[in-house]
Amino acid sequence: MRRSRKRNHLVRKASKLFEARGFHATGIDMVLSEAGIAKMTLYNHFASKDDLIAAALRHKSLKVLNWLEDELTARTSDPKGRVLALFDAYQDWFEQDDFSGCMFQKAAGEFPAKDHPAHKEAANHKRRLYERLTHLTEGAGATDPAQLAEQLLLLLEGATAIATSTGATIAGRRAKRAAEILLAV
Amino acid sequence: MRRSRKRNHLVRKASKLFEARGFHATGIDMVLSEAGIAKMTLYNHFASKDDLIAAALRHKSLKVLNWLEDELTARTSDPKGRVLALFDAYQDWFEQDDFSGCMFQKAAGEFPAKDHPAHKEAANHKRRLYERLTHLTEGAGATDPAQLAEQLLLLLEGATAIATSTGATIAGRRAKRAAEILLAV
DNA sequence: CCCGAGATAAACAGACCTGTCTAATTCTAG
DNA sequence: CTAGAATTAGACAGGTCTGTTTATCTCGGG
Repeated sequence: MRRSRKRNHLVRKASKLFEARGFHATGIDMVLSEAGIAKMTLYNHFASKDDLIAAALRHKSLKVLNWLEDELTARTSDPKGRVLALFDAYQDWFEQDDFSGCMFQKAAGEFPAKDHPAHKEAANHKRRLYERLTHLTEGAGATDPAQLAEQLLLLLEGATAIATSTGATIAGRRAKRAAEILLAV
Repeated sequence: MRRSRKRNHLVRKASKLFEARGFHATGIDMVLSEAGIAKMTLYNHFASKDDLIAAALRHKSLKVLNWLEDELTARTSDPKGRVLALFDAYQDWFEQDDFSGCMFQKAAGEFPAKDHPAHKEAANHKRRLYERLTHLTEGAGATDPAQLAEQLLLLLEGATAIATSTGATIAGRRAKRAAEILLAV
C-alpha cells in the first residue's frame, strides 16, 4: 500500500470531527471509534494528537482550495464574475446544515502559540487562499490586484466569522455587495 | 458587599486567561491559582465552569465596548473620522504584544452549539458591536447606515481573524483603506 | 501456501479535569 | 465585641485525556 488507506481514512474522519466539535473538545478515542480504527494504528502513523491535527488541517486546506476551484468554474468563466462568485460559494457554505465555521480560524484560536503546528497550518492556509485570490484579481484586471485580494480576504474572513458566531448566514451576501463596490473602483 | 470583590477579581482574571489561552485549554485550577482564590469561592459564586466562562465573556464585552468608546473620543470628534478611527484602534490592538485574537471569535469556535451560553454571549457581543457601528454610520450621515455598519463589521472581524491566524497586524490598515472606499460611496 | 508487515483489542500508566466535601479561619456588619 | 457569613486549604471522587505496552490476528504478495 503506497500510502495507507487506513491513514487516509483516519485523517478524513479526524478532519470532520475536529471541524465540527473543535480540537480540544474532540478526544482521540472519539476519532478512533468513529473511524473504526485501533489506537495503535494511529500512533503508528502519527507521533501525537498534534501531529494528527496538523495532518487533518493540511488535508482540509487542499480540500477547501479544490472546492473553491470547482465552485468558481461551475459558476462562471467571466474573470470579474469569478471574483464575485467567491461570495456566492461562501454563502452556500454558510447555509449548509452542518456549517460550523472555518476550521483554520478555530485552529488559530485554540492554538494561540505561533509556533504550534496547528497555528502554522492555519497561517499557511490563509496564505494559500490569499495567493489564489491575488490570481483571481489579476485575472479580473484590477488596478492593484494585491490590495484588492487583501480586501476580498478580509471580507470573506469577516463573513465567515460573523456567520459562525451569530448564525447570520446572510453575511455572505453583505460581503458580496461590499466586494462589488471595491471591485468597481 | 453588594457584589463580592472576590467574584469580580475572579471574573477579571478568568477573562484574561481564557482570552490568552483558550477556554478548554485553561483549567479552573489555573484560574484559581492565578487569582489567588479558593475553589469553593468559585463554586459559591458560579454553578460551573461554563457559568464562569459566560460571566467572563459578559465582562469582556462591556470592557471592549468601553475601550472602543474611549479610543474613538480620544482620536477625533469628526463623525466620519470616528468611523475610520475604528480601524486605527483595532490596528493598535493587533500590535499589542499580548494580542491573541478576539475572545468572542474563540468562544464561538470552541463552543459550536448555538444554545451554549458561551456561544450566545459571543453572538450577543457581535450584535452590540453592530448596533454601536450603526450608530456611528448614522452619525456620519451614511446613505444606508445599516448596510455600511454591516460592511464595517465584516472588515473589522476579517482583519481580526487574519491578524490572529497569520500575525499580519497590517490587516487593520488594509481594512481601513477598504472602509474609506465604502464610506465614500 | 506462507511469511511478515500492518492492524487489532484491551489493559494500563500517569496526568489532568471538574466539581464536592469538610473543617478551620477570617472578615464584616450590627 | 460578637455572631453569622464568606473564604480558605486540602483531600477526595470520578471521569477523561494522551500515549504505551503486549500479545494476537489478518491478509496480501511472492
